[in-house]
Amino acid sequence: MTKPLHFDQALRVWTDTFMHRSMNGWKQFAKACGLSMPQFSILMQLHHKGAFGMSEVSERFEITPAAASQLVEKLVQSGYVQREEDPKDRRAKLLNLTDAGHDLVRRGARERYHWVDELAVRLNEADKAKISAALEMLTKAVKELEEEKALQKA
Amino acid sequence: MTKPLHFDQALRVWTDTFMHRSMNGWKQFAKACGLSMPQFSILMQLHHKGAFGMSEVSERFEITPAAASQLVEKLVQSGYVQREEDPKDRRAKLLNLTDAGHDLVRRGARERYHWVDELAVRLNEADKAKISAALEMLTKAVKELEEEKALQKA
DNA sequence: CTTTTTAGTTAGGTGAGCTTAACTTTATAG
DNA sequence: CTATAAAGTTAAGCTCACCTAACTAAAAAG
Repeated sequence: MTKPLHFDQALRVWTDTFMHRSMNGWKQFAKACGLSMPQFSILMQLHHKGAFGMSEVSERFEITPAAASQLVEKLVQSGYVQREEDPKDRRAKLLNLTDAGHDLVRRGARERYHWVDELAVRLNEADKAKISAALEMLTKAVKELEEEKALQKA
Repeated sequence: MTKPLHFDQALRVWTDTFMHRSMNGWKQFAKACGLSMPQFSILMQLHHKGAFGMSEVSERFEITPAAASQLVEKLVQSGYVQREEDPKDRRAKLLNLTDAGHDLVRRGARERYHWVDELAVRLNEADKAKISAALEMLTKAVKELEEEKALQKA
């Protein structure tokens, strides 16, 4: 057993080990569905964080409104996203996943995380419990961090 | 306290929470250095896994040898990668990071993982220790999995 | 020694994402 | 009511990753 790494180093090593693998899985799935990564990312955000408008797209992905508009247009054409007027502000649009969109993201998650299953069989129950707890702590901390930053902006 | 999630679900949630953030950090840094993501990814792989050849590039990134050659060419031009003949097989090329290349990746890691530090201050020492241990287990498991697959191929 | 396979490069062309600039439409300020 | 700001779209053009196809050179097979 090696000397335990410091927290930040452990997180970095894990990230580097895991990212390439994870990204590749996504890309393959998206491509198989005829979508690019940026397009699929939008679907994911809509799935996980709910409806939002065009301006949100350009902010979150750090692209111009023009680019956002074009990306979303393709998703609408493909039938994965519904784009309707915001009743509160008729300039704005509200983006929503269609049923097909939700299905796609869910299906992607199932297929893409096949390697998670492969990983799971190599670990015993006790370790898995520890890891689950650790990841939940991390996830919670990230969410708090994001909420705090959102507040600071406003 | 919510009921603990199952291992695979915890891993998925963590991934989704974290990936967007992580990728954006990389992209920004790479762009600031005048590099694209695929280019920077190659630098990372060279930094973490050591020297390899052209064929490895096209395999790992699932692109044609032609595309690999073009990507690497740009990195050579930029002075981040050294491409020399393999003495064992004069057809093959050996790719190595130059000092500038190593520096770049290290600098990227420092800047990009700024959010890790922000995360660290929100957790107490005991939790961080648990998380570190958990991530190390995960990292080890992934590495074993990869090695096994590499063997199966051969 | 000839043939075939392997490693890599070069050239030409395609497609996607992105940007700037000009525009429409709706909301807000003075 | 007019002027300005904001949300989004459209058009034109750029860049870059990627592919196919044709090529060179070295190794391996026969």
